[in-house]
Order: sequence, then structure tokens, then C-alpha cells
Amino acid sequence: MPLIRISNSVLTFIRATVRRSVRRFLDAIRRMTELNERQAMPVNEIFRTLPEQIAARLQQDILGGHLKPGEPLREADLSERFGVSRGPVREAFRQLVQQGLLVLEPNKGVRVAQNPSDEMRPLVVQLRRAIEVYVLESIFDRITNGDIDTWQAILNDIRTACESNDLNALTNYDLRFHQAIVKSHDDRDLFTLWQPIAMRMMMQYNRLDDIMDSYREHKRILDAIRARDRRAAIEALSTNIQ
Amino acid sequence: MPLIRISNSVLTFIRATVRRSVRRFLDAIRRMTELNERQAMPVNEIFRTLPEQIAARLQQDILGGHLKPGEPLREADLSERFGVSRGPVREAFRQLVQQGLLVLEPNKGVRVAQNPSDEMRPLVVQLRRAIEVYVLESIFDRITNGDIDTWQAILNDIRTACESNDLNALTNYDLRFHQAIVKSHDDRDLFTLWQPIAMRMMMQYNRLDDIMDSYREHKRILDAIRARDRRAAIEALSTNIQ
DNA sequence: AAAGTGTATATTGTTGACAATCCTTGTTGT
DNA sequence: ACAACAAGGATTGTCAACAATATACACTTT
Repeated sequence: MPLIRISNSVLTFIRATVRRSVRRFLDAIRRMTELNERQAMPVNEIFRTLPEQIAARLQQDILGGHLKPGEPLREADLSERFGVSRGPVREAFRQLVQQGLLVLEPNKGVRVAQNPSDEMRPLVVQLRRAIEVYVLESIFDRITNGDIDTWQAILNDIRTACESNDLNALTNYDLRFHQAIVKSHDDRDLFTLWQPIAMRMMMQYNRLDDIMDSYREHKRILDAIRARDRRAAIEALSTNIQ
Repeated sequence: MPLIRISNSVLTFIRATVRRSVRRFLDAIRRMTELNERQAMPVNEIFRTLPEQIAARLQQDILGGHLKPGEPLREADLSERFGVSRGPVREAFRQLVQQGLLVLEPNKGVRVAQNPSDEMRPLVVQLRRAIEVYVLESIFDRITNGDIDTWQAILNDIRTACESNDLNALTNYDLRFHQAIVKSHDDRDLFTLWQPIAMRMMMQYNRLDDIMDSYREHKRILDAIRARDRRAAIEALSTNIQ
């Protein structure tokens, strides 16, 4: 029970003011850090929507193997778990369906997607390689030192994950590394195209015998980029995707 | 105002009975026509859900050019147009976002996607070709005469569209032709992967000078399949996609 | 002039209630 | 024994009301 009663008009005024302040604050930070000369980062990348947050959590659960393929997900369960109504959960489900992590059967709900068949894997590899090579070719001359720093930070996370033998974290950071590259292309549509393909590879992340190889491969990519060696960078990227 | 008042339990009983009868009826038809030995067609392919129907209509509007790229779509407008609430319309929007025909900005709604850039087109062609060639290779030895008949029917529609110079209908049937091939693969996931890529090509359907060429190209594909000439079929398919 | 404020309006986001559907189990009729 | 039926409980689908947000515009401050 509130101690003071505040009129509605006052409330909307406060909301508008605060919202504007926050927006200006974020804009200022963006300008200072100069992370986005090329493309303005929408506010929702910082304050993500409810469905996006839910989808992110579920994505980790799936890629981390906590949710097994074929397992059904109930809207009511998750809406209780996250303390929201079924609406946003439904929305999150749809996002994950788009990514290929869930499959939807009308009137029956969603279940965790099966891993892609072994037979299909070469195709997926080919598709993903085509997109990422295209992206890297396309952005190569416009890669800034800021970009490289960002990617280096992720690379450090990859190393940490490899050293502590944390396959779960490695999957996550590997995804982010490539995601960061694809997202740095002006054309956002490329990311949309890439995501479902990449996800299908991330669902069966078990390729390397020596986990440290993953770090070495990504380091090779970034080193080549830093040396502005186009051919080597693309070659390294291409061999990393398999 | 109903003339007779029927109790709820009677109503649910009637509903259940009718539903079961319809299902059995459809099952019988399916068995008779033997269209789906390989994979049972879910009932929802015949009685599609509300969002699917809405999405199908909007898809035609977009591919047909009645909705221009960049044009915003309002939930309220469409919910009124189709006589449903905003829920199913939202759902339809999400499906079209997945297909790449709409782009979503949180809190701002959806707008019709821009045509893919010319620079990007070779990539999209490459991706789509890779998938369709893979599918055709994979199913080739299991293609039934029933399959061929189905595809022939679509080919006839293509011819009609070409002869009457109806680019709108041609786009639609061209899409369906390839869609039918991809869908005939056991692994439904391939269709999911293929759809957004193919859509991006369908958004700029202006390739051929002579519209009849489209019919000839598709006829060449189907003829080669009918002759069980694997190499020729794949070659024809591959040249059709560009 | 440029940036900030107050306010109204249009639109999307969220919620809870209710309807429709699926699925299981026990029953009936042949 | 077997297929069809009936009833119920669990789950998804739809709806309308309400909340939050984006946007535009007139106004004020610096």
C-alpha cells in the first residue's frame, strides 16, 4: 500500500522525463565509447525486451544440453518460472523457432529440435562457410581497430573457457565470436540469414578432440585480420567452420 | 439468437464426434490418393490455423508487390481487415519475419523488408542452389510417380501464368514448384532452412526477359526427373536458380 | 538556434479469462 | 478382440482490456 497517492498525469510526466534522460545518457555513452560509428546500436540491445531475455535463457539451456532434443516445453511452466504471463513466453518460443532450436506443431506446442542429421552436416557447413566468407570479404577493408578489440575480448573468453575445459561456455563464446563478425556487416539481413544456419551447427558442438584447438583456430583468424592479411584470414575462417 | 438451447456437454460431444468423423474422412482420402506414403500430412495442412491463413495472404500481397518495401503494417488495421483480434495477426507477423518478408523493430512494429541488395544476390543464389541441389540428389532415387504428377500439376500452372503474362501468379507457382521439391525430403528441417533464403530471391523476381523461359526451364527440370536422368536434372535445376 | 519540457495521440506489449483442441482413459457396441 | 464412443483433464489458441512506449508538436529554457 503506497503512502502517497500520485495522480496519473504526474506519473506519465515522470515516466517521460526519466525515459528521455536514460536515452540521452545512453546516447552519450555511445558517443564516448565510439563503438558504433558505423551503425547506431538500438536501445533494445541494452534493455532487451522480455521475450528476448527469455529466449536468451532458453537458448543457453538448449545449447548447454540442459534441455534434451524432443523435450516438450510448456508455456505455463515457463511463464511461472520467469514470473510473466504466457504471452511473452509464446513470443520467445517463436524467436527460438526462427533460430531452429525449437520446432512448433500447431495446437501441440513446441519441443526442442533434434540435432541435424550427420548426412546433412556437410550442407550446413557449406552454407555457413559461404555466408561468413562473404561477410569477411565484404567488410575486410572497413574493419576498425575498435572491431578488432571487441573480437579480441571474446577471444580471451574463448581461451578462458578452453583452459578451464568448460565446453558449455566455449559453445557460447564461439557463437558470439562469429556472431560479432557477421553483425558488423552493414546489412543486418545477413545476420538474420546466418543465425538459423549457425545454430544448427552449435547444436552438435563436439568436433575437436583437443579443446584448445578451438582457441588456436580463432586466434589464427583474428591474428590474420589484425595483420590485414585478407587471404590468410579467409583461409583461417574457412577451416574453422567444419 | 438460437431457437433451441443446447447444453454444454451436448455441444462438446457433438464437436468431438464431428471432429473425429472429419479426421477419419481425411485419413481415408489420404490413403486412397496415396499422396503421402512417405510422410503423413498433418491435418493442419488442410485446415490451416488462423495465423497461417493470414500469413499466406500477406505473403502474396508482399511478393505480388501490393505492399511496398519499407511500408509499415499495423496490427489493428489487419485485425480489422481479417475480422480477428490482434493476437493471430501478431502471430502471422512473426511467421513472415521468419521468412524474411517483414522486419521487426521492438515497440515499433513490423515493416515490409527491403529487397536484398544486388551485391548480396550471388550469395543468396549460391545458398539456395546448394540446398536444392542437395535435396534433389538426396531424394532422387525415391521420387515416386505420384511426386512427378504433383509437380507436373504445378508446372501446368506455371505455363498458364506464363502464357497469360501474369508475373504475379508466376512468382507464386515458381515458389510452389521448388517448395514442393524441398518439402518432399524426409527431413522437414531442410524446408525451414530453405524458406527464408528462397523468399529473398522471390522478392526480386525480375530476371528473365522472356517470361516463357521460366516455363521452359522448369519443364526441363521435370522432364529430366521423369527420364530419371540424375545429372541432367541437377544441371537443369542449378541453371534455373540464378 | 539548439536542447529540453509538457502533453496528447497512436501503436505495440502484457495480462487474465475463456474457447478450442489434443490426448488419455474407461465404456460401449459389434 | 476390436473399433467407435464418451468424458475428463491438460494444453494451446483467441480475445478484449489495460499498460508501456514511441512520436509528434507546441512551448520553454539556455
